[in-house]
Amino acid sequence: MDERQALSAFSALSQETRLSIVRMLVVAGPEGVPAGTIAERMNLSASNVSFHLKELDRAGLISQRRQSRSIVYTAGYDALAELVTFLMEDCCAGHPTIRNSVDQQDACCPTSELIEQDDIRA
Amino acid sequence: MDERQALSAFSALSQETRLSIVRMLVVAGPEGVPAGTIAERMNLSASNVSFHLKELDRAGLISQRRQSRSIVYTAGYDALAELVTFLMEDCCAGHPTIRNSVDQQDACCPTSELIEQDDIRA
DNA sequence: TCCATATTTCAATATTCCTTGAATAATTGA
DNA sequence: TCAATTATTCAAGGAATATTGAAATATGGA
Repeated sequence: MDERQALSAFSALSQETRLSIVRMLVVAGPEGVPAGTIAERMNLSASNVSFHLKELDRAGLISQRRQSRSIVYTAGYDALAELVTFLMEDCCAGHPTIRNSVDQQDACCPTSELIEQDDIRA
Repeated sequence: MDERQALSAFSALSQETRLSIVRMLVVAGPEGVPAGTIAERMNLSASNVSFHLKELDRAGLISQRRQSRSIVYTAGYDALAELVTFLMEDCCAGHPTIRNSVDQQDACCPTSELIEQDDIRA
């Protein structure tokens, strides 16, 4: 994932409705959720949801399939994972040891890639 | 990090100039970069860069300190790491095994948290 | 103190994005 | 084929964001 794609993904996720939709789809799993159900659950108009779904699709964060009359949307786990990777790379760029001071969750950089003492001169 | 904070972070990162600034600061490390230097390197007006820096600061993605006449900005590694964690949680929510099919980089979910066979019915 | 430097703030404009409701398209069952 | 269901597209208006240049603020040195 390059900066351009990441920008597109961040833009898509930077809107309340869209972030909620993505989270709903992630929780729903590969089964997905039809557009109408999304609108219903979120109390939004069909056209508004459609607008945001298109935006998410453009960013490659979701995919869709027709199932009878409904169009069922699913989270794009691949794209989300790539975004995580992009962020991690950024987070670690040139300064792998920084991660250690970050938090207790090993959120940034796999431990195996850490360098013992990366002397950073301030 | 809750959805609200994540939204704020995504918004901040969803703008070309700001994403570039963050990446520049990450690469620069804890030493940071003065506002003027950022503007210079990116060929942008001082006021424009200032506007975007304020936005990034509001989202908690950078921090600043005065150093003589300059104001030096640094990447907020903590916040970036938290955003990674937020994304990972989303990515894995309720469907830990999905990660395996994602990519070769173990981007999503620590391996230790994987469940052997999480039967997902489509 | 006065001037130069470094940056921010402000106001105005331009641009982009979101929401709404009406119209259009696709699918299924009677 | 007709009507009902499900969704998308379109155009218009409103809201939020970005850019610009000028003015204001803070710092440090002569």
